[in-house]
Amino acid sequence: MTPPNATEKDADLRRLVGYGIKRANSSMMGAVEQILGRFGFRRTTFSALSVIAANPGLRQAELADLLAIGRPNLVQILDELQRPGLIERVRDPEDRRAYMLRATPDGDTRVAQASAALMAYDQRLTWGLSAPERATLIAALRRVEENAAEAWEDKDAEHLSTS
Amino acid sequence: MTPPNATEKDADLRRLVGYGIKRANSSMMGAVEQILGRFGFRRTTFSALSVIAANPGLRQAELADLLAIGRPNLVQILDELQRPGLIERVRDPEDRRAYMLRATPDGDTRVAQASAALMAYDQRLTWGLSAPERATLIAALRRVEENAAEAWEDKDAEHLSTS
DNA sequence: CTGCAATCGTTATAGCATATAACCATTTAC
DNA sequence: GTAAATGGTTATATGCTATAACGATTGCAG
Repeated sequence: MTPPNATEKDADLRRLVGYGIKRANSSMMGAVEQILGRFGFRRTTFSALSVIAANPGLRQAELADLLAIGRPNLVQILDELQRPGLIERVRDPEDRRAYMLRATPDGDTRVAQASAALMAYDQRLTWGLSAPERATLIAALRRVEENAAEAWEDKDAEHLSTS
Repeated sequence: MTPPNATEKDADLRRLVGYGIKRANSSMMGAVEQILGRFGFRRTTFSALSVIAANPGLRQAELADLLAIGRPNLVQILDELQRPGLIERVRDPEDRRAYMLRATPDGDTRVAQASAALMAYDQRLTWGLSAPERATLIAALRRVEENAAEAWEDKDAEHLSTS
């Protein structure tokens, strides 16, 4: 593990978990786009198809919630998957407002291939961490996300207070 | 710690450390903008001023490297700090190409206040983690960032190979 | 000493992800 | 029967990041 170095020029920022997350996130963007680009994906289209492939019949509103993105922003993402025939939007006969989303066989194949490539890269990101340490990292990130969501809902709390 | 749940609809994505990082990052954006906004900062201007305040005399190219952002993108960030008098750009007499960056007293005060508020929120992000666990998380994120940088430089490696 | 490469900072531009407002069609609840 | 809620969409804006090109200045090799 790489311990923080208090003499670094950005030591004040490095004490923030949030900054570590932002830097780790930024550092992988280029590579992730490159890997996914080989399969015709962007990060958002890959994530969407990954969830759709695992959950046939999912609705757009459900998918937006799962991915934590706005429903208006999902429209073009799904257009970009539907156009090359990777997903279908099928009207729910029981609720004509909604679509049931489905990956096509080609979509299933394509996302499985991209997933394998991305997982290999993801393993590379954690060289030097044991499997339990990797699992702990994933769980800790999940905790941060949950805490952020709770904090957002508790707007009256001091750290987000506007008073 | 929140362990992964294999029956979740996005379980395939949740196995990726990268996805956990992206979600944790996204989840705090709104709150961070709101907190920093109270002090007249955005995320990028806050980070820049934080590093400048700790390192008087820093050059723009050095700052860009430290923050891992492009030098062209730094120009407007520094403009936005210089305009309200939070920093100064002073020509290096020994190299008239370069500026030496300095926080003004107002800049030092403003960034210290914002730092305190952001640290409080950052502590909230890690409720449920002990201090050693928080330190381990920061170190693990650093490792991920370093691995990503190494992988980017080793483009011939399989996981980023274009062959 | 000269010429060229490198460095520093800048301008211009483009793309992606995200946020917000408003709208229409349909369903649900009272 | 009516109004509120839901599902999806269109339109628009903002911030962050990436890239190309440029001018001024410095450093290095011959």
